[in-house]
Amino acid sequence: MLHDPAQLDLMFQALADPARRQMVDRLSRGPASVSQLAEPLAMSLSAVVQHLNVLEASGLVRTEKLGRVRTCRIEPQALRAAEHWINERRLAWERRLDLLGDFLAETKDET
Amino acid sequence: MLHDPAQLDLMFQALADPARRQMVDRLSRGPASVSQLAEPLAMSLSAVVQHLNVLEASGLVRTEKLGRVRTCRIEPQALRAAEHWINERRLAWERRLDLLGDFLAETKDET
DNA sequence: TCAATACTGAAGTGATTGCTTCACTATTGC
DNA sequence: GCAATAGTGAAGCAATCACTTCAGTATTGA
Repeated sequence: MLHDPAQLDLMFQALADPARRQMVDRLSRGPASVSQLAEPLAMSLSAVVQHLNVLEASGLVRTEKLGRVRTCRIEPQALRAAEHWINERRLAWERRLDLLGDFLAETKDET
Repeated sequence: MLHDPAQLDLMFQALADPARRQMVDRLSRGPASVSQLAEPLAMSLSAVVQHLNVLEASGLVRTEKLGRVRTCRIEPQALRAAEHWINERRLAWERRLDLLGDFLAETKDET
């Protein structure tokens, strides 16, 4: 479920917007209500709610409504999935470079 | 330079598209020409070149033209920067949870 | 009970994206 | 030299995006 390519798509798309990354950044320091999330952003509350819905659909953020206040928090598992995708590709490349290095060193020895 | 928020923006935006992620995935297994990159993708060569330009502008991919062939390769440093941004936020959240856990454990002892 | 608070939802708008096609240039193998 | 190869660039187009405003609904504190 976490490595579902469609979910990964939603996550990277969610992270692509600077306002949404700022919201994730804020939430990494602790839960927040929609208004608290909106406070540092120069846009309407409606716009913030729309961003929040994108984040929630991506799985990066979970929200819970108590009374009239919606409290938002980060879902670290989802962050980990995005992190993992990048990490795998970077490691694949670096392993390739290491193997190539070894190969070049060996063939150098043989000449 | 690598933690320049504008560059980070370009990187996450570049990773938001599935075709571009597929290209990064292909390049993680080794360098490729534009045509090789295009081969598994169901779109025109022109479209692939446009995606490639986005990837290059973001710093995730570096290209080099020799004769009529443009060879593309991954820039692991840029991947690391995106990875790092996510990792920092996730760790901040997890540290917070740990501290909260400690606090709750302590106050429980005191009652 | 009534006003303030905290959102929610729909409609509209202008900008950006992800393609397409077509015409073009530069390089290379024969 | 000339055809095939490899890529480039511009124009156009439909869909999606990131907002806006405005009108609405619960919830809550005094």
